[in-house]
Amino acid sequence: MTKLSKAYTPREVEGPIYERWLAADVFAPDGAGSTADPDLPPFTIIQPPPNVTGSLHLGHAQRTAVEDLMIRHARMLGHPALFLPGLDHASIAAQFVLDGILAKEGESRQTLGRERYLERMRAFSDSTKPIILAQQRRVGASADWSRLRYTMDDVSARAVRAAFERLYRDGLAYRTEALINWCPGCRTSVSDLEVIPTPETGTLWFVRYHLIDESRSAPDPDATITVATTRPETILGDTAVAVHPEDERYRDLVGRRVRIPFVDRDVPIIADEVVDRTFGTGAVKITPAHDPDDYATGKRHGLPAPTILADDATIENTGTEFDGLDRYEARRQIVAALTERGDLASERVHEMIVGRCQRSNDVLEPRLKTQWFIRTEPLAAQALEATRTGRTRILPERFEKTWEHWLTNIRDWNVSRQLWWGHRIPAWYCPDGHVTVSADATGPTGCEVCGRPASELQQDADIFDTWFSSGLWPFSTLGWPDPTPDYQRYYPTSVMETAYDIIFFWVARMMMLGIQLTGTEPFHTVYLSGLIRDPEGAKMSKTKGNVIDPIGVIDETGADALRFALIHGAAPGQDQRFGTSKLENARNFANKLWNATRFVIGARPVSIPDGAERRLPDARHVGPLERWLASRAAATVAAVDSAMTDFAFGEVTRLLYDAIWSEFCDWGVEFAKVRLAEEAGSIEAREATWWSLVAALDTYLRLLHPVMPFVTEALWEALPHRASDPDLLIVARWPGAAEREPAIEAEVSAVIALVTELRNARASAKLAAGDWLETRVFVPIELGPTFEALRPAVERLARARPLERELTPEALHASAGPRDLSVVVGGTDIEARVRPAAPAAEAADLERARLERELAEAEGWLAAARDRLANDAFMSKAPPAVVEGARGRAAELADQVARLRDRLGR
RNA sequence: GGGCGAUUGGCUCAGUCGGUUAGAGCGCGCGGUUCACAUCCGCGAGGUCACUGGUUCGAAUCCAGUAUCGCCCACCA
Repeated sequence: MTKLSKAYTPREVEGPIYERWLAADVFAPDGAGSTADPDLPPFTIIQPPPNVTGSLHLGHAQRTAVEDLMIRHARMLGHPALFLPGLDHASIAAQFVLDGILAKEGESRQTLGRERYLERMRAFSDSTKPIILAQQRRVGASADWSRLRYTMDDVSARAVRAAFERLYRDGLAYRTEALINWCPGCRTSVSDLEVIPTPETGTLWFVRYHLIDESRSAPDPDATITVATTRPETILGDTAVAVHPEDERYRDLVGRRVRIPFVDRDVPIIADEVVDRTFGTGAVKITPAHDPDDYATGKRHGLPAPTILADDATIENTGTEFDGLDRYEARRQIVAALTERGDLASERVHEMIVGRCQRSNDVLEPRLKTQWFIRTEPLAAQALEATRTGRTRILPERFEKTWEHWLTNIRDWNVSRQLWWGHRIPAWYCPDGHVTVSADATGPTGCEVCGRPASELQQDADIFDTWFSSGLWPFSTLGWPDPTPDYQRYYPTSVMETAYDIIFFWVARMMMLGIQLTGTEPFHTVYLSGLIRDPEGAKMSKTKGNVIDPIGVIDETGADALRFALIHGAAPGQDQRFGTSKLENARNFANKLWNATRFVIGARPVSIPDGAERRLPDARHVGPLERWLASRAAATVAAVDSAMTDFAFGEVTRLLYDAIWSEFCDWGVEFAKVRLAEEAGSIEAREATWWSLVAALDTYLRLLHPVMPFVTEALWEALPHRASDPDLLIVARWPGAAEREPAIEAEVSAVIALVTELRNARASAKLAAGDWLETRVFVPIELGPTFEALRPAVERLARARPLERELTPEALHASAGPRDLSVVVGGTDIEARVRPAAPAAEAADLERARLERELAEAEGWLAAARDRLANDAFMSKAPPAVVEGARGRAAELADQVARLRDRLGR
């Protein structure tokens, strides 16, 4: 037993405790300090790796708290619990951040070149990694740091190469030219998921294209067809004009040709079903290289697809004066030029949706590129099967619909990125264009098609989408593709906890790749967290300036309070507003727990030596209070177990908050104070009371440990332990189920209600707080022993002394004076008399008014209860238990009404 | 255009396999310096559970529709 400081100061508590956990080596399931039962199945959580470039925000803190909660719970249950931490290199996000830093120094990706840029990135990420890891420790993550992984480490690199090679061999990775989303700012392609559809007000321009007079092979100055476009610059890439096959207006024009302005290209008018006759003029220009619809149309009609936009979104390859201009400048000039020519028929404001880059917010351009794709359909089918059969469960369940929809309509995944920071695609091309994919770290020995030596092969310059390596995370971290001991023991993992906003980016890809590559679902349960929002409900973001730094919060109120607050409001898939009041409440709770424990420790009877081994309360000396404490603790264990099973972590905190504060502290400790007083009872009885408090507190500390690990560890250390207990709570055992005593719980509840009613009466009668009441009470015989045992506590808590007991209700009534206060409790009948010195008359009037209100209320309920019992339909159709309950309720109300009437002299 | 979620006292949220009188924290009012805690203790006020209709003996809870707010998905120039 150690001494606790008077004031609760989380800062002084938390740091040293984390160090002790580390020193004791308790985080690793196979660590020196582990108490795991090797025969139990392992419980594994692979942490969603935070990006190296960002610092921890509240969302991370919440997720870490939830993951750590599950891990600590599993660990206390004796499972070998692996919480594997990691970091993500975050390819595009990291480059975006670094590019910003470089820009301030007047440098850029281009000026540095690939090698120096990557060096710079490594140095940068090396500087941020320790910060992020330290932040996680501050939150209290009991992660196995010896197994720390990084999506850019060698283990991950190996898995990436192996995964890609297998997918390639299985025909699930292929290289092709296709229309992709190009970000001119990031200078790379991005996947469909990274396109943010953004509503914008633009312009719809109507442009006249001149029909070709085939007799002269020249455009007809008077015969035109008008097309509508929002991107006039793409005119330079047009290779057709399309109309609907059944559009009467244009029927005669199909098959004729028009001249594309500026490039002076003569292109056909084609008929195609994609055209919406009602939009614009019903005629649409076709730019196959820069629009998805047009690309498909071009394919169907065998149209050429000239690319007219360079990587930086300037115009190129058109042979016009616009080459070299930025896309928007070109647009402006083209509109001007068309106006000048008289070919701009009209223009109008147009509401539209443009795709912007998730990272840079640039407007994306569809472009043709040769890229690697993952064939997703077969993979998605397997992922769907896993959730449909329940082998993997998604929480909350409603996300399964979203999941179904997305995976059913999935398109192939473009994994090539024209970036530098990431895993280079392990594909080599020989001068003849043959492709060789190799998982070998040193590359292939030669072209696998024609045998040319490695020296003549050129590796693909692109890297993988960062989510490709993330998609391998649950098994790459464990050593896959090798059958390592960790992989064999801890895979598949137990729970994947992450925020719902990356269900497609990440969860779906882990499922698809995991099942394909390892033959099994990578996790049994997907727990989707909600987002943390600011007090107004807005998403936290740096630009809005409403971001809360979790470390600042921890400095201020402690990691325990932060964790409690975050978990308290956590329901799967449900966003949570977060402000200071929740935090303060959590901090107050920690403080309450601290002080309650201090009280218990300080209340140790002198007959028990300091440092005594923990004993069970002596059964011969336990009374109702002691049995109540044990029973309520048992009830809480059961309720918490049930909530844990349901992943209802917010419910766990609510249960413990109520049990500890509203029951244990408010009543248990208060009753115990009296029982522990020197003058009350025997030494043995006092000891039994104290050991009961210790036992209940011990249970609560264990139950609360996964939520508030630091303070519970510190407090638990200060309590007496059993010889079989380990030194640290983190590796102590979760409380087992214990027997409850419903009768005792009910009896003590009645006594508690009695105290409450007495306080009630004195408050509404405006008695001075310090005044003692002379009180008489009738207590039913069966409640007698419990009442007698707690009588001194009742006297103290209600300031009612002497508290005299009458043997019958009649005697009680007979002894009451006309101006006495009266209290009516469910199963007891109590009267109280104010000491003569108090302003009895006024108090009695106030009290009488209170009783009148109470009577009116009770009569109302009674009438309702009787109506129900008089209802034949209810009596015949409601289940017997409900009818029985209603009967009991009515009887109780009738009794209460009778007693109230009696007291009011009616 | 499709899908999903939210709507409960001033604020933030619990609570739904339908079942006694819908709970908590914050805030608010009144009262408290008894040796765990003023980061506290006691007492209290405050809710037609968004609206309409339905199912049922019984609806915050189930069904249908409406409204407001929010999110996700979606190739229309």
